[in-house]
Amino acid sequence: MTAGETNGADESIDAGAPRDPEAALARLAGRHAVGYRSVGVMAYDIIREAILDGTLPPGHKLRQETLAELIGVSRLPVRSALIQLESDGLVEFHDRRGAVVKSLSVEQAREVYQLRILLETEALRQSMADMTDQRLARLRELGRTADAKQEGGDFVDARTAFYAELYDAARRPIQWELIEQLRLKVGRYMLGWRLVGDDTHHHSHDELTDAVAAGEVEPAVQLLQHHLEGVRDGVLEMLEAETLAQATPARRRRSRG
Amino acid sequence: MTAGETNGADESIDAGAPRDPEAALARLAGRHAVGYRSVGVMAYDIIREAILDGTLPPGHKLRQETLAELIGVSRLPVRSALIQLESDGLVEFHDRRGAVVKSLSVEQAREVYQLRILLETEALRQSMADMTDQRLARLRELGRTADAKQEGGDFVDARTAFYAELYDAARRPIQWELIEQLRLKVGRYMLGWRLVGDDTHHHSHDELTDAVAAGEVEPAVQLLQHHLEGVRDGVLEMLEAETLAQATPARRRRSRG
DNA sequence: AGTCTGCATCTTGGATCCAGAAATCGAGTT
DNA sequence: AACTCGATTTCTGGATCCAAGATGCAGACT
Repeated sequence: MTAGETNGADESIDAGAPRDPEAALARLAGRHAVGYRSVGVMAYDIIREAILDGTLPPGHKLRQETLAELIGVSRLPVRSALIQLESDGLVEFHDRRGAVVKSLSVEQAREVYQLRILLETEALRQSMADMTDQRLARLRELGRTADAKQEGGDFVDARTAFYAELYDAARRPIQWELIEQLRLKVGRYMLGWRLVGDDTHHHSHDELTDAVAAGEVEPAVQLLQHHLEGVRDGVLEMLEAETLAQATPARRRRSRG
Repeated sequence: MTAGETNGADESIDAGAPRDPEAALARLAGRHAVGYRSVGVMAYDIIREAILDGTLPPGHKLRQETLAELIGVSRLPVRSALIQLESDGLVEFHDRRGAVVKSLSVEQAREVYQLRILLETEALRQSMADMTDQRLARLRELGRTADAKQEGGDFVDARTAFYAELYDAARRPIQWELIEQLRLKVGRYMLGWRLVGDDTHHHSHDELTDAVAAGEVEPAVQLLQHHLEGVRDGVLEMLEAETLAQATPARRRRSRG
């Protein structure tokens, strides 16, 4: 139990990241410190959350030993976690050169939203065919929560819960799994989405719930589709800006200069 | 080479396996012996192929050490492979009790085909919008190959190549990835599919190519959908029979007559 | 005689250690 | 002074070793 401060945290690593990933990740690791059956899944959760909330930005090199030290485990569970994350499409292994946080191209993002629209509108149609008052009530509650949280770390979680209920995830586990995969790929880029989005979407969940409650399938589907397209446009905009920023040669720190 | 057959707890407990998984897997391992950059991906490929071709039937317990010995590596790459296969949905980890080959329930199979129809008909529509003569020619060739091979190990591979070309996988990598995931889940159950299927499907690929060549979108989509539904019915039938067969074997508890 | 509990054994999960490869840094040469 | 080649260093990937938990059997108790 070597919980606590890591002595090697102040080593001079070339800080190409905007913030300090090390400290933020150590904080994350602290939050996840206890209550896990195996440290492998703990490492998975920590790294995954770090990627999703932007602590580990796309392109960031994931050194196994650093991660292991920060989390407080050996390199082995970190490797397991990275393998899982590779299957999730969040990290990318370069043959013998380690893993990096996968970036999303504009084309990929566009394809993701195209697929999300296809899968989620279908899920909504199917779900509305079996709507119950109970689920509707839960949906109303979750939608209100999702609308309320327009930022913050659990912002994505609230929306996930809403859509899980909306699509009746329990009854279509595989479909929901696919949707989750897709949401995972773009979730990171929705963190600052509010900055470029306008107020149009602020009550979208509640509106959607209204349409669902009214049993109007096609209007609800249209609402959902337009919502997704709006988010897509915001994400694409941000992604293009980010791509341009990445293409711009960053300040190159020479150790001598 | 202590195979560990001393105790009564050896692999003969579940005698439900049709052939001897050990020998077949060893053969597979031999075929994959050389030409891999890392033994981890080799282990992954071997185990994956063994699951897909039925060598390791659903429900089979995957003991890490046995697999490691058969493949000829340590347990570590086997673990990596199993983790990846878990993400692929082919194996299932039971907390501290190891991994087993995941079985597919009838409901899951039904859902898979529902999703495949959704995703693949959409892929076909999109693909036909950008059809070229070159791809059409390749498609014709691949379809003929797929129709020719109605059995054997590369039976699935031939079909995969055909559909990859049909759906223009290169232009929609994520969509194709999802389709591949779904095909993976049911691929195992199509091995003996010809036994229950009739001759209706024998030229389906060529027919489909005809419709695609003619540029008739909706007829082609209908053809594809009906084909998938036909395969689905066959798989469901087989799955139900298998489920019954699995429920039947008398788990002989010590009950005195 | 049946059942419950405790012990032995087996198997997974994790940590430490070792080898191979790649990147980097430096020195030598042109 | 710049380019190239080589050696060092670092990092990944793999193997062996160790601990923890679960399973199964056997013995004792009711």
